[in-house]
Amino acid sequence: MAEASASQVLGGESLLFLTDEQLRQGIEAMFFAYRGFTADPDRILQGLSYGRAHHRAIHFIHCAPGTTVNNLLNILGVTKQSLNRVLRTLVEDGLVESRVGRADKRERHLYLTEAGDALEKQLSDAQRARMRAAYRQVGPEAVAGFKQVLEAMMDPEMQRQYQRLRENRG
Amino acid sequence: MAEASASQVLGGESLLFLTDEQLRQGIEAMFFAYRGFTADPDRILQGLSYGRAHHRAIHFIHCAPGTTVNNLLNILGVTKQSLNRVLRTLVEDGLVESRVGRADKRERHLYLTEAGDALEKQLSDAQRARMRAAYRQVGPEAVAGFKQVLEAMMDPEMQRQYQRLRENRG
DNA sequence: TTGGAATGTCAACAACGCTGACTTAAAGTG
DNA sequence: CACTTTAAGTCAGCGTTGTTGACATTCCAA
Repeated sequence: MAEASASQVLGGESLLFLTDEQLRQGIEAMFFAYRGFTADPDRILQGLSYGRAHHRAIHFIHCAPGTTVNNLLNILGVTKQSLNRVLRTLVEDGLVESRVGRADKRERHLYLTEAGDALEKQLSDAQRARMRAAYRQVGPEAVAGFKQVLEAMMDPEMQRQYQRLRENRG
Repeated sequence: MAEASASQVLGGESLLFLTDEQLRQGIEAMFFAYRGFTADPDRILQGLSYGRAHHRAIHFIHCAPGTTVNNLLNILGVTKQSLNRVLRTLVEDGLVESRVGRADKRERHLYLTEAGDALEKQLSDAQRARMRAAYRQVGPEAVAGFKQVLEAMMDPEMQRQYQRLRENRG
């Protein structure tokens, strides 16, 4: 049914990019690119007994200092038990500080310590370096398209999270 | 040092897209988009006692029927022990057939059975549906940029794998 | 003030990466 | 033919990171 559903021309505008084969290429591109995307941080983390989950937690705590565990849960999309394990090791190792909420004592507000900030910088520098190289190679128009497609691929809820993070900065 | 390294203008061409903040946005977009990218297949696989590893194996066996274990290893970038665990269950469950090589009897050539093809179709239909929706929403120029950036983000070796897969088809 | 909702923690389990050591079979090479 | 290399598979064990279930604490509203 969908085998060649889009290799036709509609209103003079080519829809070749909607061919099943083209879609398959996009899928594989995502797979291989994501591997590259995580490769550099993974290299740094291996040996520190940390993994991607720690990286993600550190990243978003850095972006939103003082965020609560629950808030982080929504952003990361994992169970609180899973996140808690990661947070516990980060707190034990002195990379993250967890302060009891002032208004609501049930909440814990999360902050990076100096050491946490240093690791965050190391990780994001590596990841940004790859990103920057790719961006530079393809130019601004391609980057704009890249972001448009990624945003359109997100679940609506994640799209909201993403936009909220963007608004909370420049 | 890199804090605002690219917010300047170079030769009249804006490099705003290379700002650290812009790069950070791209990183988060990749994170959220990849979640969406895998969400639909994950939903289908959960309950089948299969996971993403099975999906990936099925995908690439479908794309290159008769591929050897070693070849698949290179594409997937995992250890043979890890892949073997997945392949064994797929063969046991009758989704994948493993035939001894005709020319080189050490090799095993992998094929999807009818049941395997059916699952592959179910999984890739779901994934392509999301991809198609995103593509349609943003248009061909954005899609072209999307692919350019993804390709530039890959490790050189993965880039070669990706291009080889593309050549082996239309 | 008491019961329910929200927040976070601990324990145990499953999926899926990894390493290391080993076997089997077949191919290639002196 | 003997020797080495290669492809594949297996077993044992471990680490990260997801899951669910049970539980403690705190807040709030009936």
